[in-house]
Amino acid sequence: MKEVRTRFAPSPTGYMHIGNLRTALYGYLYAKKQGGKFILRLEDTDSKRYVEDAVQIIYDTLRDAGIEYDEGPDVGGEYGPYIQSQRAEIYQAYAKKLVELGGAYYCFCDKERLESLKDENGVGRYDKHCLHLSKEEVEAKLAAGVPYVIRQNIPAEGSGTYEDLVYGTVTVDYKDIEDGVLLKSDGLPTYNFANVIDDHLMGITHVIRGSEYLSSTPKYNLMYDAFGWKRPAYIHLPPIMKNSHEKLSKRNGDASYQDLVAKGYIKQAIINYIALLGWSPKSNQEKMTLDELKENFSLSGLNKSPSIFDEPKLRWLSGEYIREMSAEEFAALAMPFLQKSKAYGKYPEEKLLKMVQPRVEVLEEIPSKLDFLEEYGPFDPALYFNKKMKSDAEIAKKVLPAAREVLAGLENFENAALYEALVALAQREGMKNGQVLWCVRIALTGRENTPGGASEMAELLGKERCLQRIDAALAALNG
RNA sequence: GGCCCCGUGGUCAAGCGGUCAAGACAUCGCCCUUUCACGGCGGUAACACGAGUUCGAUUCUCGUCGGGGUCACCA
Repeated sequence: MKEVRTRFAPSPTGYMHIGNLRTALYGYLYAKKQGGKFILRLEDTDSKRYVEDAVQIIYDTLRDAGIEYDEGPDVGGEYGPYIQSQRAEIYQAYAKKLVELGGAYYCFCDKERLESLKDENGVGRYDKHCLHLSKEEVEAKLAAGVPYVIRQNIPAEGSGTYEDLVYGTVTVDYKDIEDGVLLKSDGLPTYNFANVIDDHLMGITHVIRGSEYLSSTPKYNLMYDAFGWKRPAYIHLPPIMKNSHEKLSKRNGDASYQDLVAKGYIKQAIINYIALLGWSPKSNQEKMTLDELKENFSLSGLNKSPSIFDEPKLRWLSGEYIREMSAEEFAALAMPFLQKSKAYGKYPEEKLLKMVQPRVEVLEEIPSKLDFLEEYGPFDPALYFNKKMKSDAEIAKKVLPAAREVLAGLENFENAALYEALVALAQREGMKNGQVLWCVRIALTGRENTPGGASEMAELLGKERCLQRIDAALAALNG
């Protein structure tokens, strides 16, 4: 059997959208699963839409996400060039050949005539006017330098059918397809033409793309047939939606891959999550590395209905990845975010990191989880109240002075020692552990919730700050 | 509007004629616990609707409704 070759063919018009990335991912996964090749090709035939950094963003995103292409503009390959704007002569030659084969024809109609074909709603189809030009007339106009395009000659009757690997049999009547432009007057091909020529020339066996091409695929097949080429297998993918009726798009300000990374979602989690949008593994295991995805990917798991991008689930997955990281891995990723916290530089880094690792799902949450350390100030004494701990402000008044004494006399200011000392205090006073622990933690932080208990907070703050804060808390209570 | 496609809980998503209709996220409750988080356990929650076909339909067919896509010298 022939080697599987898939391709990702983005148009460099801006950022990498989640949907595009998923298309690339599936193409990559499928090729790798089959032991084949994955190719990157740039479809930049629309000079008007070209965006400067877009090409670099495509390279960077793919690389960053771990999606490696075997052939492409910046890595080479034997089917290059992989940038369509550099293949103009190729398309022109094939366009002429298609004209000879009867699959296309020259069209000299000007904009006005084309406009006149449309009704008041701007809807109207080309009427094959130039198809009926004689060979001599065409030669004459060509020789006279009349601007032209080459149009595909769609049969007036009949229909085209193909088997999509996810959608099944798709049929479209030829009468519903227009004689589209294949070669523009600027000499560059339209997508409709370039993708067919390139996919064939580059040996693409499986075309994986968005479902927006579902109903235009029959016209591509017409070209494959006219040239006598083997049609590729088609795998159309349902869109990723923002909600039930809007597609996810950068234009609407929806998150792109780089936006998500910037927020601190773990890359593997993003890839893992988007793999799950529209595809489901045979097993119930959802958390998978890229390698595991490669191993488990199969077309039969592809879904044909649109899926909505659900950030909460991405968050969860991201959190799963964070929790399983080593302290070193986490530190490397978390540092830029930690530096944005008010607590940065004022407390031991490792302690801060250790405290936060099991409590964040997205790295950008780090500052807000730690800032409170530097925001200590007057607080509502009602915080001392906790039903389950059987604690309140009155208890605090009794606990705090004693706790201060204990802390002040403590040599070893480490979590375990602190905990032991505080619990011993509770015993001595005939109180519940929680009464002491709760009051101390509140006095130390002024917060109902903190990323650690009383002893952990005390260790982090250090003896000096602990004593200061307890004094302040006591003063407020008695004042 | 024509044509193409889609329709299982709030979301993702198994299912492929006979199931008490999986699982995950979210949500709610309980447990664990020095608060929170983590972790453990459990609950609420779905086959869009209507006709067929069939002994039997979430699964097959048709229609309705709903949604998406496409009708460019954009991809």
